[in-house]
This record gives sequence, C-alpha cells and structure tokens, in this order.
Amino acid sequence: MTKSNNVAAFGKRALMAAALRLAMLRRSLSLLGIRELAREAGLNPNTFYRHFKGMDDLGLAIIRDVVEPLRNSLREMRIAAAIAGDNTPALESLDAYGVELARALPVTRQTVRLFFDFVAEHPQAFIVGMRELNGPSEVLRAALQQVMEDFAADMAEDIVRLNLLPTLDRAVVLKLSRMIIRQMFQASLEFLEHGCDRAACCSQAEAHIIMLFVGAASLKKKGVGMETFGG
Amino acid sequence: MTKSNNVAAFGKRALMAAALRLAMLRRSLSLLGIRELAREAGLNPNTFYRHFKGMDDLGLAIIRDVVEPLRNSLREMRIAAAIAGDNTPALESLDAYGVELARALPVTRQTVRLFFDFVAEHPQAFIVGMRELNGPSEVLRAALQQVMEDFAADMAEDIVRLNLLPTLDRAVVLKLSRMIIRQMFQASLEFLEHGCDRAACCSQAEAHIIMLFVGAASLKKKGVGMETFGG
DNA sequence: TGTACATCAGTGAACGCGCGTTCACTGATGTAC
DNA sequence: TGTACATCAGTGAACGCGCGTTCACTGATGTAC
Repeated sequence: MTKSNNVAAFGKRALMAAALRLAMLRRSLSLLGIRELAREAGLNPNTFYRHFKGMDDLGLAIIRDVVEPLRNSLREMRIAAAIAGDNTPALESLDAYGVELARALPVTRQTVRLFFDFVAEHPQAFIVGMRELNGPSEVLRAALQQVMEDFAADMAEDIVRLNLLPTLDRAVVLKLSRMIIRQMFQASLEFLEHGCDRAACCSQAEAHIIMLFVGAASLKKKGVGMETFGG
Repeated sequence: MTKSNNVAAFGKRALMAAALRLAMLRRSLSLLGIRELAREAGLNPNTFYRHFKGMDDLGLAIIRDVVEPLRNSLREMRIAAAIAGDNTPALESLDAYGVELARALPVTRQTVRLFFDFVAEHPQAFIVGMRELNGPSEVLRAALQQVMEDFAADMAEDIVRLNLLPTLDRAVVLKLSRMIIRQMFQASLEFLEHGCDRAACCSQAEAHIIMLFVGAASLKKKGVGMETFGG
C-alpha cells in the first residue's frame, strides 16, 4: 500500500479472474497450475509470486472478495426486515404448530430470493467455492466452513430476534440454521450448475426451510424435541 | 475371465486399494498420478494399463464395489421392515399431522443405523465418493449422482409401500426422499471426517428426517403442499 | 524543485524433476486338438 | 497325455513434455531530504 490506494493491482485482479475462469472448466482451484494461470491472465508465470504466496493465498483472496458484500447485503436486508417486523403485532399470528408462519413465510421468501440473486451475480465464485468445500486444501476448506458457520449464526440470530420460532430455544435454532444454510448453498449450486428454473429452485428451497421450521416446532410441541434425539 | 473365475485379479485389487488409501490423503482420485498409484501398490506403473483404461475406469470399479453390497443390505432391511409392517395395524397410529409416527420413527431409526453401520465399515470409499461428487471427472460425477438417485427412489418406494406418509402423493415423497438421502450422505461424511460421536450423528440425522416428514405432512394438511411452492 | 534511493510489478531464461504413455519383452496359466 | 498356441499380468527402459521455482534484471512510481 505504499502506492496509491485506489488503483487496484492490475496483475492481481487479472490472476484472480483467470483463476475463476479456469477453475470453472477444470472444476477445482487445486487442479490449476501456476503457469497455466499466468498464461490465461496474459502474464509471466513468475508474476504470480509477486502477489500470492501460493494457490491457497489466491483462494483466500477470492473468498474474501465475494463473501464480504454478500454478508453485508444480507445484513442490510435483515435490518430492514427487523424494522418491518416491529410493526407487525407480535405473537398474534402464532399458528397451531408454534411457528409464526404469517411472518416466517415472507421472511424466508425474501432471504431465499436475495441469496439466489447474489448467487446469480457471482456464479463462478460460488461454484468454485462450493467445490472447494471438500477440496484438497485444508486452508480453503476451513475458510469456507467458517463462512457457512457465520451465515448460520446470522440466520439464527435473525430467527430469534424476529421471534419466528418462539417455542424453540437458541441452541436448537442454531442447529436448524446450519441445516438450512447448507441446504441453501447446495440448492444454489444445483441452480447454477444445472441451469434449472430459477423460480422453481427458490420455491423448493423455501419449501424445504418451511418444512424444517414446522417440523421442528411440531415435534417440540409433542415433546419430541431435538434434545430427545441427542446431539 | 478366461482364467479361473474365483481367483480375483491381484494387481487390480491392489491398485483399487492403493487408490482409496492415497485418495484419503490427497483428498481426490483425480489428484492421483498413475505412477504414484503403482508405487503405492508396489507395482510397475505400466501394470495400471493392464487393468484400467484410465482413472475414471478405476473410479467406476471402486463405486461398483461398494455400492452393490450397501444397496443389497438396505433392500434386505426394507423387506424385513415390510414384513414386520404387515403385522402392525395399518393407519391406526396416524397422528394429528398425517404421519404414521409410531411406525415412521422405528423405521427411520433402523435405516439410519444401518446406513451408518455400513459407512463405518467402508470409510475410505465413502469419503472419497462424497468428495468426487463435485469432482472434476464428469464420468464419476454422473455415476455417483445416479447412485444417490437410486437410493432416493428405493426410499420413496418404501415410504409409499409402508404407508408412512399416507397424505402425500408419490412425487412429493420422491422429492422428500432426495432431500433425505442427500442429508444422510452429508451427515455420514461429517461423521467420518470429524470423527464425532456416532450416536449423536445418528440422532441428528433421524431428527432431520422426522422434521421433514412432519413438516411436509403438516403443510399438506394446511393446504400449503409442495406444489404451492412449485418445483 | 531536484536528486538519490527504495519499492514494486513485471519480464525472460534456466534448472531439475516427475509425469503419462509406449514399446518390447517375460513367464505363467488356460485351451484346442 | 502331450504339444502347440493364445492370453494374461506383469516388468523395465525410454520418450518427450510441462511443471514449479529461482535468479538476475528492468522500468515505473513513490519517498526523503
């Protein structure tokens, strides 16, 4: 940062973009060669080392690049939803199963749509990230799992704050959130890879989430909570 | 098969075993070299070509090797469950949500336990297979997806035959089964990789399944079936 | 404003290495007659 | 029961190639004084 701060390093950007492009074709960052990458970026192989310590370093740079704006978008949306939520009468719409369905439905829908919007805007980063989740680099796996854990924590906080599942305690909500986040990421991947219908994918994801909400609340009401199942 | 049929090809076995061993460490079949593989198996690099056309071929051989006995085990268990099921009074235990909980619970539990048993017996094949699900080989991806689809179809058939979700039609049950199968595979992977508590993993998987059952049935009863959500 | 120096992003040549694959060969086992 | 032949699983040497990485260098930009 000794140079001017607002001029992005050209070569670095070029390498990251080339990595995404190639990883789409070769299906993994770890399958890329440094020479191959430089070739794609139109640079000398050696230039890679000017910007990155190695492939993991490049992967982390890409993750940082994509995750930050997504998390911010979701956070803004959540704040907006919270404000809107404050105007609806609390607990009045609590249904027979212990779910605030009247509020859970639109919030779920909105979250899923926003998520799919974002995914559709960054298809390459998303696909590559999902593949790297089980990839060979321990560093990238850890980083990506942390990303998912962060999203799950955000979601759990929202559910509690908006009081969507008033009968379930925080720990159970967190577990549910993890399941849901994983499912949303997986659904997004399928949406992008199979190029299937956007609306259908969203709807199925929403259905999945609502089923988990209702199922968890129902079981709780019957006294068959998640504690019974251990974990 | 011109030679004796009961003497398994020694080198072929050795290469498949070596591939599993190495893929555990390197995290992907596709990251293995042929020379590396032969070295691990104590064979000449060239011998690989006596048995396999390429890496995909070897991968398919491993998949065939593992999937067949698992599917047979599950089929046997399902038959046993069906016979046992015939002795329980049909529809008598249908609960308020439209789930035959009294039968769905034990069947779910048994299925999950059996699955985890099998997974624990073939940890390497399982882990490698899950990783290859998003791997670079189109051939292996297709094969593994077909495996999961087969399992889902089996499960859907069982649910219908045992009449566990009497209010849901076949198409919805199939979708549910796909979600559940994916979730069981994912849970198995986490169980194996993180070496976390067996009983806790099983219980969480069971809870997940039951929640989806109850959630789907409840929504159906309220007239908010999956059709409403599209897909 | 000039000047000297440091840093930074980039180049190009060179290294040694392990790789996939091929070729020609071997010995053991199975098959036909 | 022999004998001739085919097949099969394995060996070992050799090929050419692309790879990761290092070294020494360049020119542009920023910084200190």
